[in-house]
Amino acid sequence: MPNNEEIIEELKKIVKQKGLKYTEQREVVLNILINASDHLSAEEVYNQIKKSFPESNIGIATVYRALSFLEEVDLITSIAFGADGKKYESNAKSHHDHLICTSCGKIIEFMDAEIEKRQDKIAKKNNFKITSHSMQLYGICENCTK
Amino acid sequence: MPNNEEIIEELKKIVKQKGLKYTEQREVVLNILINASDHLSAEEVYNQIKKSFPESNIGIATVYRALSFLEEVDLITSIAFGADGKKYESNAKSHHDHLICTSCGKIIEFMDAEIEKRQDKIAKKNNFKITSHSMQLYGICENCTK
DNA sequence: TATAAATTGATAATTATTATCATTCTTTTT
DNA sequence: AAAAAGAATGATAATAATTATCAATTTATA
Repeated sequence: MPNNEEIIEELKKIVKQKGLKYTEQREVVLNILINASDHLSAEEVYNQIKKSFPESNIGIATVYRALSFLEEVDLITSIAFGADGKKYESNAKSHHDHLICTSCGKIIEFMDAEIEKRQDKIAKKNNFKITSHSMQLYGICENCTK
Repeated sequence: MPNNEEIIEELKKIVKQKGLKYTEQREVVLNILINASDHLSAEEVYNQIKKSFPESNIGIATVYRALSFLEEVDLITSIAFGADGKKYESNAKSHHDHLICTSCGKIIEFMDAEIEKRQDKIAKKNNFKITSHSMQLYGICENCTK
C-alpha cells in the first residue's frame, strides 16, 4: 500500500502527463480522503478542509471539481446509496468491499479471500482477464433492525 | 419466483394490513418495475408510466411517494452507483451479477451460488440483514485479448 | 518576466427530491 | 346506496445537491 507522499507524487505525475496545472486545492482534497477513516461526502470534505486547513480559502465548487477529477483519474472512488448521496474514499487503501446499511447509511468494509477466488474462477471460465471489481451488499444493520 | 399477480396481491395485503388505502398509482409503479428489464430512476418510471398507461394522469410527486413506500415495505430496492442517481428494481426478479469488458463494453451476466453463500455468511457475522447486492467484475473479454 | 491557458471562488442556474395544501378517492359505517 | 373520515393525489412551492458561468487569479513555459 503506497504511502501518502507516493500518492501525491502520483497525482503530480498525472496532472503533468495531462498537460494540466498543479494546484494546492486538488492536493488538499486528496489529502483529506487519504487520511479519512470514513467515506466522506463532498460537503464533509469541504468542512474538513475548512477545519484542517483554515488558511486554504477553498470553495465548495472546487471541492466538487476536485472530487470529479480525482475519480476520473482513478485516485478515489465514489459510492452512493439510499438517501445519503455520493460518498468518496481514497483508492490507496487496501482493497475491500462494502456492506451498506440502506437505513442509516453506515458502511462496513470487508474482504473475503474465498469470494475473490470464486471471482477468478468465473472470469477464467468466461475467458475474461479481470482488472478490478466492485461489490456492495445492501441491507439493514444491527442498530436499525431494533 | 412469484408471478406478477402474486406480487400485486402481496401489495394489497400489505396496504390492508397497514390500514392504508389501495390506489391504482402504487400498483402501476410496482407494475412498471416488475416488467422492467433494467433498473429505473424515478424520472424513468414516471416516463414509462406516461407511455404505457397514458390514461393514468400520475404526478411525479406520487411516483416518488410510491417508490419510497414500495421500498419501505420491501417490494422494491434502490441502489445508486457512479454518476447515476438512485435507481429502483423489483425484488421479485432473479438476481445476477455482471462481467464487464472495459474494452468493448460487452456484458456477461452470471450467478454463483458459492459467492452468494459467502455473502450471507459475511452479513451474518456483521449482524446485517441483506436485502440486495451488486457486483461487477471489470476486465478484458476473450475477443479483445486477441 | 510576460504570456497563454488552466483553475479558482462566488454565485447563478439547474436538477433531484420533498413538503404543502386543496381536492379527489377509498374504505367503512350507517 | 349515501355519508363520513381520512388517506392519497396532482400541482406546485420549497429545499437540497450539484453543475455551469465568468471575472479574477494562479501556474507552467517560453
